[in-house]
Amino acid sequence: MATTSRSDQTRAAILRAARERFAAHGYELTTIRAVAADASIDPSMVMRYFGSKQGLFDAALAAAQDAPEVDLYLPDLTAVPADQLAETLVRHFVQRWEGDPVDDALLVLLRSAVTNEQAATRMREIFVTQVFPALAAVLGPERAAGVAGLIASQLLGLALTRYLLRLPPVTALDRAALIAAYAPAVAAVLRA
Amino acid sequence: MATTSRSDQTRAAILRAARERFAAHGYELTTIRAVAADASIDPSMVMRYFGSKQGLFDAALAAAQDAPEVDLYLPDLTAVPADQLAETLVRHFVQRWEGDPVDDALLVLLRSAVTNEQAATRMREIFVTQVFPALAAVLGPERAAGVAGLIASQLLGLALTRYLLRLPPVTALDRAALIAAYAPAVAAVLRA
DNA sequence: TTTGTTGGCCAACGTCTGTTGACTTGAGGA
DNA sequence: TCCTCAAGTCAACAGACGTTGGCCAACAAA
Repeated sequence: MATTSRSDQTRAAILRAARERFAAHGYELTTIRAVAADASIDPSMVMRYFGSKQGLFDAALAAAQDAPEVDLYLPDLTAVPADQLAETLVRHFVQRWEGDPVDDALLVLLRSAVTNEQAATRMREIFVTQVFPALAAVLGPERAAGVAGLIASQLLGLALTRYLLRLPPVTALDRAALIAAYAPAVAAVLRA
Repeated sequence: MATTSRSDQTRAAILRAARERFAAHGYELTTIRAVAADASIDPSMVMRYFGSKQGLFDAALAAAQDAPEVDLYLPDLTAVPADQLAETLVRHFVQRWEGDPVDDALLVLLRSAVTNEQAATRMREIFVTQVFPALAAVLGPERAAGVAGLIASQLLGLALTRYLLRLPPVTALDRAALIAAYAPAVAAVLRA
């Protein structure tokens, strides 16, 4: 536990501003100048701390991932009864997006992955190293292989329409209704 | 049917180049200079023809929508038996993305809507004026109101993971397998 | 008190962006 | 044949971008 030196504080301020900007506008529309202004610092300091814009983006993503890795994107599913698997998945996913504090790592990543190939690559990595293994642990690797991608499609589709595009009929549902309505669809894929 | 004058030809060349660029890279990363180069024309001509970059984007979207409006985003569903509704929806959607010629209007729109608020607004308009009515015609307005948003989540999630993020397990499925695996999930939402 | 290091600011670079206006070309009607 | 007007080129603008390097102030070690 190092004492938070002065540089650590501004470093953290830059990171916080960067996460907000990247989450709200994506990689390309986020400028180092704007991040620096949010952090009340000179743009050149951002370069000193993070090397480049891409370095800042990487750091902003990594900063949200310093929690224990296990239940990062999916919780431990082996303890969940099979008939509650789908609902658990949807609930966990929605809580990640709407929890307190809201975890903006996925928002950062998704908003940028659509137009930035590096971010898309990182998203694929997360799928392979985290989402797929969690499902494989409970479904077995061969069933998970056929199913995990379609689960991801459904959950990311939810995120896309509810948090990025903000389609009115999707944002209108409260959390409980959303989970109740969407879980059967996820369950249908799990049965395949 | 006016004779295709010289200006119509270059106008069409610009539009074609613009659609490809917008579809591949989204609004912000597409530059007028690059579009002009693809069309072998001076950048200033793009401005003469379309007024501004936003005007070019609007025209690129509208150009893909001059087909008869009825089955633009969804076909006529009233003739489809209830038990084939889900599969029809998924098949139609996948064919729109992978047909010959591939219809890049949705790709243009989706890639940009994630970071560009004007594109997102247009996407919401399309949902309200085209996707929702098609479902309401067969489900009735009150059931469609609760269901259409979740259908959109599922189908757009498919497009997101298969065509934009290119998640390997989703791109690996061939068209028939994809439709067969995903239709039950859509059916589950329709039953709600 | 001097010295070295750290955190920070300022000014500028080269490049790219959307956009504008003036100039040139070429074909078709009078 | 000349004239006109549309189609197209060229050069430049003002601003924003990522990035760089030099300079300054404060503070701790010597």
